[in-house]
Amino acid sequence: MIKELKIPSKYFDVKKTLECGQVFRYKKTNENSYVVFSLDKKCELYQKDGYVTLKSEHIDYFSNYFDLKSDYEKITSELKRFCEIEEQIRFGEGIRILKQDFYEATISFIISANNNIKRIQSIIEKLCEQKGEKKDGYYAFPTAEKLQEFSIEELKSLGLGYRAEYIYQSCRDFVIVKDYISTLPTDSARVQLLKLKGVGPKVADCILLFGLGRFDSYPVDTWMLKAHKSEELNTPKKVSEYCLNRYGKYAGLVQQFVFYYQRENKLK
DNA sequence: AGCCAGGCCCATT
DNA sequence: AATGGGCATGGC
Repeated sequence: MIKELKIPSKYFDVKKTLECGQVFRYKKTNENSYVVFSLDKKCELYQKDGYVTLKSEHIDYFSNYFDLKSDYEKITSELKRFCEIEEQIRFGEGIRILKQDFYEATISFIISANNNIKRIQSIIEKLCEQKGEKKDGYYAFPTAEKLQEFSIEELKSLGLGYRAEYIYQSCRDFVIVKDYISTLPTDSARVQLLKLKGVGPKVADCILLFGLGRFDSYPVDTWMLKAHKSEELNTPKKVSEYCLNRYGKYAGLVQQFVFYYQRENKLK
């Protein structure tokens, strides 16, 4: 049964939330409409006149996915004291950090490394079409078991390039450590994620933030480095550590505001 | 056409 | 711990 939820859009801007680079499985169906897929589930979103309508057969799942219980008005107001990111916060207001599936996020962000968003989306779509369960009008994300059926050559033929071997290995290793990692504090979880092939510092931070909801992580890619770069902050590691310390428990959200502002305005 | 993309692996120091 | 070369593919 399809259920419906109506949410004020001031702190849930659908376009920003989906197009800010944190998620790859969505489609724009109309000017104000999107479809979002997560694992084997889907939902529809429609934003108009100050409200978002969320429709799905799995309304509880997507209510959690969009983190609707978190108070972004309160969080945003607390962040206002950092005046150096005032512009970024205003520009990105309405972005929510998605609570994506841990496994799907891990695979997706391994694919994302040194890649562009269009290609990332198309590769993930091919994975779904070839090994995902057929649903009504779409394909599910392949289960870990199904993903393991791909040979390295088959993965390469999807356009994965040198990442094919990372996916091949990590979709095997991940299932073993998944439950263990998810219970660990962020720092320890990060150490474990870094052991996976194709997972470096930046990808690990994306997995922690978008796949485990850990706001105490601060992914730094080429855009983020440009945004923060200075005499002292001249490496991703230094930027990340500085911002984690400064923005504390909401660092991950700050990171998304900064990233969105930087990329949307193409600030080189 | 050539640079770049939500970087990582691996050897070397 | 830190640095640097090499790297598949395709979007723009």
